[in-house]
This record gives sequence, structure tokens and C-alpha cells, in this order.
Amino acid sequence: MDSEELNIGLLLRFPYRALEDRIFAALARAGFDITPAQARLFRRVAPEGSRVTDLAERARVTKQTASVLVQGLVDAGYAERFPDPKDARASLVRASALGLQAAAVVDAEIARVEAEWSRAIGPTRYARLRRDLGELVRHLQG
Amino acid sequence: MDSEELNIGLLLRFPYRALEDRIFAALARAGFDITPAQARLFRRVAPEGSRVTDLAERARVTKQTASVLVQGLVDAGYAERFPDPKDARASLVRASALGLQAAAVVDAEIARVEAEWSRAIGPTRYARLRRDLGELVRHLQG
DNA sequence: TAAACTAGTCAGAAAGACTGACTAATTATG
DNA sequence: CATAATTAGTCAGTCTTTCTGACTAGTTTA
Repeated sequence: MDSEELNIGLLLRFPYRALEDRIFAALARAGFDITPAQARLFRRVAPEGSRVTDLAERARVTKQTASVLVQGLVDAGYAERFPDPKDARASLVRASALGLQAAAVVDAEIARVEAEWSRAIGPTRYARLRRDLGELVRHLQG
Repeated sequence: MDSEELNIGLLLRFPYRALEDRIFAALARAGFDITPAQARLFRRVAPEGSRVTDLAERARVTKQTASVLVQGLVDAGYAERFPDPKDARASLVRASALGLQAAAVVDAEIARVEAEWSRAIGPTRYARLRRDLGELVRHLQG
């Protein structure tokens, strides 16, 4: 199979999926049960706490959806809510100790996957791939 | 923002999402109304016809899910079914004329996006990125 | 202070995916 | 060759994720 023949969508998607599968497998192995949608929101939770509305905006879902997902994270013990001292309408969400443990598992697995990929195609080429992707992302962001 | 700081997941996901958004926008502009899930299955339909079970396997969904999605594609006029001459249990699915038109819109938009990306980071670097991604994908496939 | 805005939730609906149970046709086996 | 096992596909029911619309309750602004 010639990579020139593969469309760029597949070239990007395939490694992404592989990484995602590895991350969720690692989480499951460590006993963390978290859905992809919850994870996507959780990634955007700031250490000092985030508002549901901010999370919704950053994850590009409606406030209602974010509200449901945050509730799920709280119910599962990965996040906790506390009132926003500056605005009585709002509450803030932050990672719980359990949530931080889960995040550590994710980071460790990403590092492991990156090490494997670097070994697979060579550290020079892998670093170059990262740089080139970074350059593309920068251009896409404006 | 330093690209070295971004995790590889984001580096892959961001361009992928951008491409996908462009494709669905182009389809919508051209008057094609197709859902992402339907599109994912449709991409795997062989010119000579595919079985629902094969599509399910390749798209990694259950036969039931594939069955529903194929029905949607047929109802929307993008695909058509005909009996498998070799197996009376099975029927084959292939793209209709309308489906082929939609596929052409997708191909054109992908080409346009690739041309833009190539211009954005330079053709040499873009070609290199493609090659490096291809190399990574080859390794991931075994 | 009243009007306008913002934070967040509730209710209801749809899409997409799942499991389980089923029918009908085909292949394998004793 | 008859019956058991397998395979193709659908139906029914459920769960998750997401949406829109309507609402409550604080906050800001005019």
C-alpha cells in the first residue's frame, strides 16, 4: 500500500484512533470507567475550577450537554463542584483526587505511545512529524 | 503556543476535524444531506457492491447498526440494494448515481483542502508530512 | 428599581450505537 | 442425506450523547 494513495483524512485519523484506543484501554485496565464524551469535557477542566458554560463553549457542546456530562463526572467521583465565590449563579467544577489519578494514567499512556511511535519511525522523523503537524495546526488556527 | 507542548492527540485531531468540517460543509452546500455515521459506512461500499455484514465489520459497528445506516442511505437515495447472486441470504449494497455525485463532491473538497494546506506550510513540508504520516500508519498496521 | 442578560437545569426528542432474540438460507457432519 | 451448526440480516428494546425550547434564579445596566 502506497501512502501517497491514502487520503489525508485516513492518514490523520488512523493514528488518532490508535492513540484513543490505547488511552481508553489503559483507563479501563486501571479501573477507571469514563465515557469518551465525559473525557472530552474533563480535559478542559481548569485546575482552579471551570464553569459549566465555559466547558460547554470549549468542548463545543450546548450548556445542557455540558451540564449532563459534568453531572456524570461528579456522580462517578472524577470531579467535584463548589460555588463560584464571585457569582452566586454559577458553580465551578474541578478534578477530584480520583480524577487526577485518571489524568495521570492518560498522560502516562500518551507518553508510552509516543515513545513507541518514535521508535517505530525513528526519533528524528517522529520529531519532524510533530513539528510539521504543529505548523499545520498553527496555520489552521489563524 | 509551542507545538512541542501540544499533545500528539490534539496535533492529529485538530487537522482531522478541520477537514471533516470542510467536507460536511461542502456536502451541505451542494445539497447533500448525509450524516457522519452514514458517510462512514458509505465510504466502505465497494463499486461492485458490499454486504451489510462486511460493511459492519469494516466500519466496526454491529450488523444491526450497519443495517440501520444502510437503510438510511437507501432511503435517502445514496445507495441501492440488489440480491447477492451467490447467496440468497445476503443482499449487496452499492452507490447510486446520486451517491457517486456526493462522493465526487467529497473528493473535490479534500483536494481543495490539501491544496490549501500545502500552500500554508509549503509543498515540500506538506509532502513530507504526508510521507511521515504514511510511514507511521504502515507501522501501526503491522 | 425595572429591564435585560447570564448561569444553569429540566423536559422532551432524535441519532447512533449496543445486546438479545429471531427468521431464513447455507455449509458441515455423522 | 438429514440434521446440526453457522451465517446474513432484521426486529425490538435500551442507553448515551446530543440537540432545542422553556424555565428559575441570580447579576448587570439603564
